Amino acid sequence: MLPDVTGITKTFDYVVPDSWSEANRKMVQVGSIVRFDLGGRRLRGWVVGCDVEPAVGVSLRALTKVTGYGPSADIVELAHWAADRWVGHPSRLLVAASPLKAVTRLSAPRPAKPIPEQDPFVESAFERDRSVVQLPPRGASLPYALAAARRGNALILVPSVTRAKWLSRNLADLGVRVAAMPEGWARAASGATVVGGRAAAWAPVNDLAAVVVFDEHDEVYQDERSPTWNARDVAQERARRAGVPCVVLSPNPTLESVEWGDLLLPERPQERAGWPRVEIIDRRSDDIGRTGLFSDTVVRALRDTTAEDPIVFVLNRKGRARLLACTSCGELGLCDVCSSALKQHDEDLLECSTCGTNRPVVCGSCGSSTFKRIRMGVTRAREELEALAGRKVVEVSASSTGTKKSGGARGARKVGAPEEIDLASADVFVGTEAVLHRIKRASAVVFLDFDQELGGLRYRSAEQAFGFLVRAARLLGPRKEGGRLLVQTRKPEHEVLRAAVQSDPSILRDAEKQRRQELRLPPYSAMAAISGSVAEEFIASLPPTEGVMVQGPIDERWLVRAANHEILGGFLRSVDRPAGRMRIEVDPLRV
DNA sequence: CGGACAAGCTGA
DNA sequence: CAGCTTGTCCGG
Repeated sequence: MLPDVTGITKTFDYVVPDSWSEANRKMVQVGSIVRFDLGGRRLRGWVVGCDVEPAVGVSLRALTKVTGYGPSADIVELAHWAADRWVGHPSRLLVAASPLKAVTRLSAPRPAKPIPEQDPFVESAFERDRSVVQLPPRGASLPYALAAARRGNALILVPSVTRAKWLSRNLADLGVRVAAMPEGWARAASGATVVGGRAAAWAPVNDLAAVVVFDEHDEVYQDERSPTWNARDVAQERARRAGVPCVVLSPNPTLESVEWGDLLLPERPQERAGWPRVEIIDRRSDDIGRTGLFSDTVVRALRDTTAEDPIVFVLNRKGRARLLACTSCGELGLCDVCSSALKQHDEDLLECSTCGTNRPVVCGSCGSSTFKRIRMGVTRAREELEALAGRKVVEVSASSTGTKKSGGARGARKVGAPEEIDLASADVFVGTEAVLHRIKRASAVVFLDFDQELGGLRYRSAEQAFGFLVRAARLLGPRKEGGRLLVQTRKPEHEVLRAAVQSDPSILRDAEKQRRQELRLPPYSAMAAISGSVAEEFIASLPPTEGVMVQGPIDERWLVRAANHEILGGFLRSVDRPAGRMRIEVDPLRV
């Protein structure tokens, strides 16, 4: 028995009472969910072994109840693999693999209806073990789902609930027996093609025939809680163990996946057609003091009201972020290293709040030494846009339109997709990137200050910045729909922007690959971030090991780097965790 | 995790 | 030395 209690990592032996009915006795198998008394408490847990030789000198107690079916033995094994891979405890993973409500009966599998063969390019992805398909932003996903389901019961992962619903409905309409996770656990266990989000990577699938992961680059596939497992990686391992093809798709395949499988590229004209037109507005020569955030091109786009769909403005600064501007020439006080806003630290020093770089109070453009404070965040941008456009402009934030309150009961997490905004409420919207998640269609998307994205210090910022462009491209649709993606920047030659302009993610990937290899960053190494009150003690207790590097603390976090995950995991498990709070984040997203 | 129990500290 | 806090161990 493995108890479903954080903090108990041991397994315990119990006997199945003779008094139980034959049916209940049979339900006790590896993965089943049972109840039992341990240390004065009645707990829930999973069977992780049957007919085991009990440890000597202990008197066995009996199980109190069998709750129902749980993950199959191979999923229990997979959970142990993942617990190892992400240096955590298997119980969190078994929770993800278990049904929401007790399942005590499984119906017999039904014969599947035949599904027609798909396009040869699509089918070719399933004819190899590991495929990575680079698909344009609005590339058709249904053919891939059908090609998978054609082979039998497939496991299909999507990043959002909305897409899961859409896909389940479409597959069901075409005669595929579908189980939507998490509610469809029992249906999945009795045989169906499974569609779901992150947790569906653990869904029961009878006779798994193929695995598909849509938008494999999406960070929602990684659990924020420890262990920080990634559904794409779990799905890939699951397919490998089952010996079935695994196809992952993305407009911007990660280097992790490219190193894992065979990259299949669409024909260039087809890929180009799938992207909207991307226009770069080079702001290096603009008179920022006069025009502020809005170049002439952007103002013209704003005043062009012929389009049916709204214009969306993206600015990655909340509220009224403070900026410094030169009093004589208007040049903004931006960090030379990361382009973040500088703050006036004291009489004669400008300091970057993001990366800590500082420089004297001298304008980089005209040499003046006086700066004024200007405020330009989403709130101010909205006011200015309204004045420029002469019509209503709506500010959109991550969780509200300004009318609804966010938050809720005890530390509520963000669950599922944020609400969609009613497009009829205005035809100009402005917000942080969250706006891209909440608006379905647009005639133009304008990134007011893309250097904010490009300048990030995280090793994945380039990939994330490109991700925002992909998301914008999805609101706009393919080239023939005429949508415009406008990007204001002072780094027009950056490979993220070159890749977008040419509709060719390979440009970014090649640059990124070289950089990551040179700097030994993932996927060419493995990393973990350790934090929490006993992290220091834990780090101190780890023996110096060849090929493992410990850096920190940086913001009370230590970074552990190793050549690969085996070495990293072995190192982090080489000593016991001290009692107390500590978080081990393998594959940290923010470094 | 949560209960049991032991060791350590305090005040009368 | 009762009464309380703090720490460590263990559960089948």
